[in-house]
Amino acid sequence: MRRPITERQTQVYEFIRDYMRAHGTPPTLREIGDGLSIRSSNAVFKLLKALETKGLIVRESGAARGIRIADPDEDPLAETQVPSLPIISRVSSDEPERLRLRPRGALFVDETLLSGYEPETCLIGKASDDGLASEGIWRGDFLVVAQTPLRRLDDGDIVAALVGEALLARQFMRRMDRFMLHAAGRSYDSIPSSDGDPECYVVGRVVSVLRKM
Amino acid sequence: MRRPITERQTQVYEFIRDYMRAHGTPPTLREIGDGLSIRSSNAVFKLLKALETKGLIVRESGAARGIRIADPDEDPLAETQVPSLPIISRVSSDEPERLRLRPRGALFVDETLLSGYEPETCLIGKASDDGLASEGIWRGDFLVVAQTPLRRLDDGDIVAALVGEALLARQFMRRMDRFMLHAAGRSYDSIPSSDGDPECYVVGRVVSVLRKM
DNA sequence: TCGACAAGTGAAAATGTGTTCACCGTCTGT
DNA sequence: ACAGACGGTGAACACATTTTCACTTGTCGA
Repeated sequence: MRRPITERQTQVYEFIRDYMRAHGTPPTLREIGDGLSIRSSNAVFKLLKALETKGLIVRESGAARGIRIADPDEDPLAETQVPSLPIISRVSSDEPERLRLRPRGALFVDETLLSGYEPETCLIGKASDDGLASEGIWRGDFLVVAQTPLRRLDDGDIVAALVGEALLARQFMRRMDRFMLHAAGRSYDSIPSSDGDPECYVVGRVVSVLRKM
Repeated sequence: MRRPITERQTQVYEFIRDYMRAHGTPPTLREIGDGLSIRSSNAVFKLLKALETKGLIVRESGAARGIRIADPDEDPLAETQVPSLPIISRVSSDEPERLRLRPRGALFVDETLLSGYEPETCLIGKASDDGLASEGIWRGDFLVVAQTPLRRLDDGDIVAALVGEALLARQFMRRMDRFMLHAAGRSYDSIPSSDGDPECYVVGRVVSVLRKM
């Protein structure tokens, strides 16, 4: 039913897309007019209305620079497809709820390295010791951790746990209604703990290890 | 000289960052006020001025929504070009020019992990053996390699080399006009070689290691 | 040839938004 | 006791921006 998009409308659409790419923010009507040699903001207004009717853009009525590109693939301002995981900063084991608060930074991590875990449930911490050095996890390595409730962990899983303010990679072992966190060498003691322990909070499974040489 | 950032200013800064992430566009002064329960746009104005003085944000004077986050790493609206590096497929050491041809796939790798090397010069290979297992590089690990000409390598550098059709991580050691590639354990022999050797092509420095658990 | 539509001009109206002014209260260090 | 930084209120102002109105031009198909 709807008429096809016109040449002029295409120009406006592409101008908006390019402007967003260049400036990181949508243009105003007048900026569009300047860019396309249109003196009247009304002409721009009508062109935008046409683009909106045809579903190419979305507008937030009244707001300054309230133009969005409808197609997420074309939108330069859309969130990148590569998940950005928060790097947790020093968090104490007795306040695990602060894990995602005030991250120290973030890393883009290819979805391949998440082994199917939802990016929203994953975060990154830096290993605080060499407890699993013989398993290839070194102090300072970035650990990509999929947050996992205790009951969903299996014996032998490599997990990351907050012990005090340290983040440790350990092997998880159930022991009645408690559990143990084993290190690999003899230099580190195994850590006995249980659910709710303020001294030890198991964040989840380690799904990947990233190391800068 | 400059005073440290205050708690309130931090709240404003984080509100702006989060707003940009959520809306894809910077907030107006009044939107910030609404979000932080500040009735007067002037209070917001002064907070922004403080943040600008302290270099945390940049403002385009007069423009609607003219707030930018100064640190590109924190700016949700910045062009987040996450480099996509090719994963090389089986390539023989006598045809190194085919390295970037027909990659087996690609991984998005955060620039942080490239340690300053240009993404264009980096590629990814899978380690074919455990020659540097005691150095924390395991068979099957993804090696992020910065292509480096032989003459720019230093003794002790961890490098990736094509030996036959295998990609090996080894320690580089110069030896007159030749060089040696050392493994770490006793299970693997050191590999003597020289420039132009069809049996052995040194791709470059290993700058990061990525491991799926 | 008429009507529907795209595109435009120019101006005016209505909001949105940044900026400034005067003034207040609470801290903190001197 | 006081100055200075910080955070705020409320109002006013100026300019930016969106929206509406009236009117024009050209194209195209019925």
